[in-house]
Amino acid sequence: MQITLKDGSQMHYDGPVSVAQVAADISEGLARVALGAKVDGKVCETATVLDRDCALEILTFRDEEGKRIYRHTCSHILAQAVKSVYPTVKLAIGPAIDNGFYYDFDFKTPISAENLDKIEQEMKKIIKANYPLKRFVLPRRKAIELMRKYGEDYKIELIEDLPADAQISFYQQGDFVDLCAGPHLPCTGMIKAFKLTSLTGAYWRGNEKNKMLSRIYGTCFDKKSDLTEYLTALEEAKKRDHNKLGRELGIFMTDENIGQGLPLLMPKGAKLFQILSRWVEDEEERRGYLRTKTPYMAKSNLYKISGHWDHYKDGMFVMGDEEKDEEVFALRPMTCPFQYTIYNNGLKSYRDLPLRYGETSTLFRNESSGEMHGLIRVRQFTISEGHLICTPSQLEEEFKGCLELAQYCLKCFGLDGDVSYRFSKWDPQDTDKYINDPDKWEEAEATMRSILDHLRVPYTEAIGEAAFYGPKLDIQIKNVHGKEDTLITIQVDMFLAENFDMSYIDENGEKRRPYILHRTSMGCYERTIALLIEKFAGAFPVWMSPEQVRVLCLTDRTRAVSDEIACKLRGAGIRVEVDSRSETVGYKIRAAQLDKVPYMLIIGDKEVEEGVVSVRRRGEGDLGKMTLGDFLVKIADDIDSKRLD
RNA sequence: GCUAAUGUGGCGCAGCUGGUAGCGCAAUUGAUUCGUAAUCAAUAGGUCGCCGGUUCGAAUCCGGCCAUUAGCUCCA
Repeated sequence: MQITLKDGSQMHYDGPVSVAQVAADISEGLARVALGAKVDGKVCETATVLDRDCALEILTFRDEEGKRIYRHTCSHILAQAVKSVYPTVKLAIGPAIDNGFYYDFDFKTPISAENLDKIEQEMKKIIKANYPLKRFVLPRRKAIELMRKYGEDYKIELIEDLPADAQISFYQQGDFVDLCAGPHLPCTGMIKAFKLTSLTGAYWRGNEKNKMLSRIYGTCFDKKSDLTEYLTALEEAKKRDHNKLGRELGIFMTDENIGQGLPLLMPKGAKLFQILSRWVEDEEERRGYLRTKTPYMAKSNLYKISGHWDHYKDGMFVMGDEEKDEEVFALRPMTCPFQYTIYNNGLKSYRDLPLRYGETSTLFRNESSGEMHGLIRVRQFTISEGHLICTPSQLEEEFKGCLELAQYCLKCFGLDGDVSYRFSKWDPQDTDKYINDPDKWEEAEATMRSILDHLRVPYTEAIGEAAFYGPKLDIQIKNVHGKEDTLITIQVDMFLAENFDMSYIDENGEKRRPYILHRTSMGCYERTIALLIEKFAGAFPVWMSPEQVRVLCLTDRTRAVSDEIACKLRGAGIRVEVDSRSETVGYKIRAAQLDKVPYMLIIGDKEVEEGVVSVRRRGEGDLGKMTLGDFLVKIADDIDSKRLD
């Protein structure tokens, strides 16, 4: 029998051999860190016996799959510990996830986070006992019987969903047995360092109509130092949290009398908003967009035509009561129907297309109370919205244009390396959420897929993430806590043109339905600002800094010159403030540094005498003296290059 | 909306088992006119998230609401 290793080398055995044995034959060191293996691409455990020619890759904690095996076993240890501390608990599921694992429990009486310590102590005992994990398989009927004996109702439900002839695997460690597909570590003693991180609620099977269970999150590593490092990194990340930093830096605030999800942009935040909107509006104009400015609300009729009334009414702020025969209005949750109405004003020719409408558009969505988060998820927000109306043959080129614009924005923000692409498709099972026309969906998704493949977009696919009217390319980004949100979206809409009876006249004088793309260029201002705060820890690149230069006036004698310098800089389009408080230089430098101002100009008697400015750059320190003219060249260069600090 | 937790001046925190609120930073004022990350002093600022209950007495105990956080569900 021949075993081919990852590096291409081969090993020969006369009879069956376990993965663990092969690892030991390769090296003693590898045998110690082997967590599992990939045999012909399939993940299995170290106990797996190889009995024919195969390709073998030994998995350690350095491999993503290795980590998952390790963490999955840790979740079983958690379950065993919880079961031992709370014998009446019922087990649900407990997978490994990015950065750790969780397990869902149904406690007879819900426990509080203080009890995690107690559970950790019990887990330590289980690890110390070093129980071997033994796998066994039962036919479906016997499996159900076993779980009934243990009173594990959720496990029975899981088994009942498996095919009738399925062989169902279990893992036993000590006297604890859990339904599980595996693979697992050979014994519990291999877990070197773990920590339970939080206790939260989670619906059984992710459905809000089901019972809410208690979910315990944890993480584990094969080295204590790595766990400490991970936990420290989490603490560090919290310092960049826009929700904390954004408030500290005076970018935004909230007020309970104004309401949840309604942040107030303070002068610095409003300036940042203005800088971004002016910039992206100009960029869109260069790319052939026409601006619209449409109402923030409309009669319910409009949303009935668009389909939002049927699919999105709960998410809208509605005014007036239809039952009482009142005129009903709703704040707009998106801009599409408004721009379509503009399109429909006047007959359009194929010569008019593509039409690209852009609007810096404020939207209102009545998010559930538990959803709001800083600037990332809010009830009123403004997006760089646009709709492109084109002929079928123009669709790909227009899609490409949208993608290029989005990528240009990301590059200028320095976020291009931090995003991932998601092809969001409908869920044919969920007929409530989507316009139920499978043929059209198939057409739309096939068109989109072919465009994405042509453009070589490295996407992942997600079922049930589409808009109700069409598939999307979502550009996803993770915040400082690792939570992912959509930053930018490009959507193909195959339905609303029909609803609004939109058309154009083609070359042959025939009436045709146009294709529509919905898209954002730099996304939603609030969310983008949040991500930028986290990306730069508040130290924005010079081109987007609300305050680019602070003039530090050293004494009252240099005040007039300081003001004059500020005035000249403002004349050159630089955003500048003067600090002429009666404080020491050190104090003012510290203040400017904490405010993350990129450039400081220090003006004392010497500078006035020599007719120069002393420049200090954030992150670089003292740059010495130069003329104001030289400084202007330097900062202009910094701004033009969109240099990222 | 659901589960768990939290809510004390702009921010970060003290305030034990109920006896009527303090500290640091920031702010303001005065003095200081200073050379590359904190000058000194004084002053002001709080219906202890809001409403109700228990009590002779509530920041502290109980209930409801509001807001915040983690997660679930939903979503740009």
